[in-house]
Amino acid sequence: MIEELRWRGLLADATEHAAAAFAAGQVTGYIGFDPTASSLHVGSLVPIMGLVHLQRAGHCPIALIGGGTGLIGDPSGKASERSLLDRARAEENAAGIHRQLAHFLDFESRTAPARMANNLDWLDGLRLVDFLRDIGKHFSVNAMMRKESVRRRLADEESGISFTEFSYQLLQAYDFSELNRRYGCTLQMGGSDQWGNITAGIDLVRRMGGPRCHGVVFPLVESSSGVKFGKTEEGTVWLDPERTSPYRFYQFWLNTEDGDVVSYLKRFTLLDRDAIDELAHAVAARPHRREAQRRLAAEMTRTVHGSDGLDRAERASKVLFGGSLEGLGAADIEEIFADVPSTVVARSALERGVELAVVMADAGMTASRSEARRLIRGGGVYLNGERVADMGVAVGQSDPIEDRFVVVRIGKKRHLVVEVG
RNA sequence: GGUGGGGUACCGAAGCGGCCAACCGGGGCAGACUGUAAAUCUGCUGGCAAAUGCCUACGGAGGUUCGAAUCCUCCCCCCACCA
Repeated sequence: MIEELRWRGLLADATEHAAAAFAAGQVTGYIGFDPTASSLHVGSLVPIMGLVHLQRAGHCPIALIGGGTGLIGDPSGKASERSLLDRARAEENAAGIHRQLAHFLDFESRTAPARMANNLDWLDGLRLVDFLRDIGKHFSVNAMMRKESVRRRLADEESGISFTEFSYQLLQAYDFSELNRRYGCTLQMGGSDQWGNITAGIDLVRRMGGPRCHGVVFPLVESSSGVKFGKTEEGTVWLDPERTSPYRFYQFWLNTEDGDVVSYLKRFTLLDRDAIDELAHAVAARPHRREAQRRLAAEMTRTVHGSDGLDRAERASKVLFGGSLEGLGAADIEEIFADVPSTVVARSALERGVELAVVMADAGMTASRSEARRLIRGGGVYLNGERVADMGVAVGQSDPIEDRFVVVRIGKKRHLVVEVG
């Protein structure tokens, strides 16, 4: 298990006896997920894969939804106080996250089933006096203040830290002890920024007379050009097809730069060493083919959106990036219609002519008409594959392909399909 | 509590009565080059309209002035030193 994580670049640190524990028998381990949104995004993939590898190694993964702690907010890595989440929202979000995790984890396995837990189950009815007496007494405020995440906030007079956030590490440690009590969980994993919280939990379990527990943390993902992972000009890349279409999702991975693609294959796919070595070789030998990127995009899209989603994403990509739109029929465009950002323009409006910039802005392709016009002036906009020269051009009734669709493109890869309605 | 220095667009940072929608750098987007890559070079980077036009914007609220990001008053928030 540890070795697997290591070669995949998923191991930042582990407690001393973690490796021995994996070797000794089946381990139950957990990772916490924030229910701040109803969907996970690609940034959550590292911890998800952590659970996947755990299960593949024959151990039992628990995905803990922070329904209760989500109501509070973790100060780690946050410069300022978070806004609190309301309860109903947190529940909804937890359900959405569960659905997505089911694509990765086997909740039905007889030998090593995955499990979902929600810390709202034990935090919600918690009585303050009991908590202070049973849990609080095991914590030294001196030690808590020495934690990096807390210290930074204390040193920063400007933002400071509220008591609520300060208490977060107690709650997270308490989660660990509850999971230990309920499910015999002896392992917590997480991003490397969680190290302090994880060790706090290990200490708590021990102080309360529980077994020796372990911690494993993953390195944070950064692309080699230093851009934060998982963001595009369209915003966050979500796992939910309603938020990020399978086509966009596929494109996100396909656009991975050469310098990152091998490490992404290791971290995010289950391809074995040989397969990845081969793809690494392909990147070096014939980079223009982008075999590694294609494979990465295919693997990820299939896992998250199924073979069907992958098929559609690949077809759409082929149509839109197939070169000239010349000879492309309305049938081809119709096929990809649902997966690519699209809009409808009334035929009557088209007869009078509609300014292209207006179509783009109204469809949300650009933030404003001015922005669309700027792009046109700068030569970055294409109508049915032809660069548009004049800022004021209108889309007229002669433009639609086979009288049905107009394809607008910004730059190389941002498309909009306009249907005549 | 006292004294001094600050709060400017996504971020950093100039401007200190009109030439300021605001220098410059970063980020972002687009163009060239490519492989729907990286690096590099170029352009753009408040909104509406495209006309040398209008609106919104320089912590907040007022005021002085033909005219304010720039001056004055009050308020809020930071930072430094002193207590």
